[in-house]
Amino acid sequence: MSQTDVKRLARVFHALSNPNRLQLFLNLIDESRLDLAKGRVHDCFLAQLLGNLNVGAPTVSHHVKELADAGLIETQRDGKQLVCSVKPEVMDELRAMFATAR
Amino acid sequence: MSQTDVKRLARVFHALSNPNRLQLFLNLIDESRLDLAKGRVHDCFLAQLLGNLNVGAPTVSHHVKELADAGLIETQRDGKQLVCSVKPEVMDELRAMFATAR
DNA sequence: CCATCAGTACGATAGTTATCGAACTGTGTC
DNA sequence: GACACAGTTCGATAACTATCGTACTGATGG
Repeated sequence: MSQTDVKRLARVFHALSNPNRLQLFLNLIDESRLDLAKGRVHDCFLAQLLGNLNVGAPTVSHHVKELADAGLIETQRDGKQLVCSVKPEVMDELRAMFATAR
Repeated sequence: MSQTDVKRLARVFHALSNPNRLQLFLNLIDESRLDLAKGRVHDCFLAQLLGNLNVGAPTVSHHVKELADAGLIETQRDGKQLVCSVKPEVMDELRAMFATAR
């Protein structure tokens, strides 16, 4: 694995290394699954992802950007709201990494 | 997933969030695979794991402890050397997490 | 016993980050 | 236009961390 890849992967893990940010991401995954079960594309805006997290709006905004920068999620505006979705490519990569490891 | 689990998982990801530490871990995984192929238990001491990493011994020692604290690896002394091995349980957990995610 | 070798403990430092409050931007509604 | 709403930007601060040099410990070989 190239050094650049290692650095990129480290950024991904870094994005998941904060409890609140990880919870945010897990919430998004859950929403994603839920929506898939319903057979439609998910649209979860921030207030939804926040859930029972005890942090303010600026912090959430910061965390979302961090996840996006790491390439874990994608965001796009829909009117007033921000729509978040998991990026499948990175998930595949992570799955591969842990699949091959004993 | 319980809040405690989220915090523990975050610690795991934190342990992988530093490029040098991640490289160290990847080296260990590779060694592990190599040794499995040879049909014997692996014994990779620190100097081996270090590889082409450009950090001093104290830093490596610190990183190894960090990985161990996170529950990713196990260490044990063998004479002068420190033997490191990947902990399968955490790997399973991580695999599960990314397997279910779309 | 002495030297050497693998790793550790300690203290310092420079850099990073999580979180906040306050002020701001853009979008929809009346 | 005026207001509310969802999210952002900014600046500050307290906490954390990666890395280093130096000094130490414990095991091995002569």
